[in-house]
Amino acid sequence: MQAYMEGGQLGACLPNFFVPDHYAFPLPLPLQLPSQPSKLLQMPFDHDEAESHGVMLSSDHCGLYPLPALPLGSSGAASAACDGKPGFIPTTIGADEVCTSVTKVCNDSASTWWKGSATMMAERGKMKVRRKMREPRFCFQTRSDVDVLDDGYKWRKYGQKVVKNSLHPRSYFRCTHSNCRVKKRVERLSTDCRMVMTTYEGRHTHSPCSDDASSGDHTDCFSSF
DNA sequence: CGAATTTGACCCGCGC
DNA sequence: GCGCGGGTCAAATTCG
Repeated sequence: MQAYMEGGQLGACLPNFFVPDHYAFPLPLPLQLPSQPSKLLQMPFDHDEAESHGVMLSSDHCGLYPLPALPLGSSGAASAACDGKPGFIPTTIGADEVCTSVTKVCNDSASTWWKGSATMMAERGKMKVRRKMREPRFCFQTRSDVDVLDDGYKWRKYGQKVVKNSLHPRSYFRCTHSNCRVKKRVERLSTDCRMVMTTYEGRHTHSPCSDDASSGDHTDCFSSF
């Protein structure tokens, strides 16, 4: 059920990285970790699967761990995933927290979210209109000294909020590219301030080259995300 | 001076 | 129905 990656970019960097078969490839989104330049995070991201699955990766000194795909809105599956893969849980985070996070990712896909800002501006002061959330999203955690990982895209921070049961504020970012509504949330784990949880939502409609020419080597991978 | 960030307020969903 | 919590807006502020 799991494929062990060997060779290639990821295999070379993360020899202990296991990926479920259906996440296998393409692996479109490598993330460069500023604090760990020798490591690359690959984002398993199948477009069909993404519509109904949350993906969670964890990276610490022990390696990078992807969470098996979970059925939409299935908290039970999330729990099962945690129960079934005790090894997945990093020592720096509690099992309950991980399961909660994954479940939320899945459930959010079935909830709603705000329309674009233009529409919202027009609707503001009256009744706001929402549409079904269908943006694919996934989250991963990594050990990093910096909150914002350099993934090749340019982000603008649009909010920050202290969330309950967390010692650290959660930051909200939006891709600065026009017509690209990808968002990401970044927060440090209260259980380990060195661990950063990053959640991406949506797909980029452009390549990172348009924002940052220095990451052009990953154009094809990024544009497929 | 324009772009980016900060931050308080607002809105909605959800649980009780 | 009410309160809480998460997500977003937008004015104010800071930065380059």
